Amino acid sequence: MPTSFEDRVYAALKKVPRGRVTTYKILAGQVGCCSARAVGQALKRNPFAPRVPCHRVIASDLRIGGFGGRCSGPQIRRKRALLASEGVLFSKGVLADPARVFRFFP
DNA sequence: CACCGATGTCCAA
DNA sequence: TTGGACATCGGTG
Repeated sequence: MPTSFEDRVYAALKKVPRGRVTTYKILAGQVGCCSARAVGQALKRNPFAPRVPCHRVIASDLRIGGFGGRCSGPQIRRKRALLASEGVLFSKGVLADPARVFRFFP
């Protein structure tokens, strides 16, 4: 069962519209903490997967980051495909269009 | 370019 | 209650 921290992470993640992506740092700031690592753990646990679009979360460097518990592998390929299906294209593991990053504070 | 510490949370013993 | 782990970030050499 999700903790209050995870609940905030998922709530903020659900606010991300389709076709947009967010970063661990931004998500962490939304949930009220400065540790992106904590968010990563919450997403890894992701009890609501795939109901929660955890694939819309990337690293602050606009890199795909990790997925499925690793930085590369079949899961990462799936992540990139899902994002591409939503209009978010990646190039060499880096977000091709940084403008696709959704910020909670416009 | 590469390495290390910092940061917040979760899990297991 | 204590220690280790994590899908990271940022600064420094």
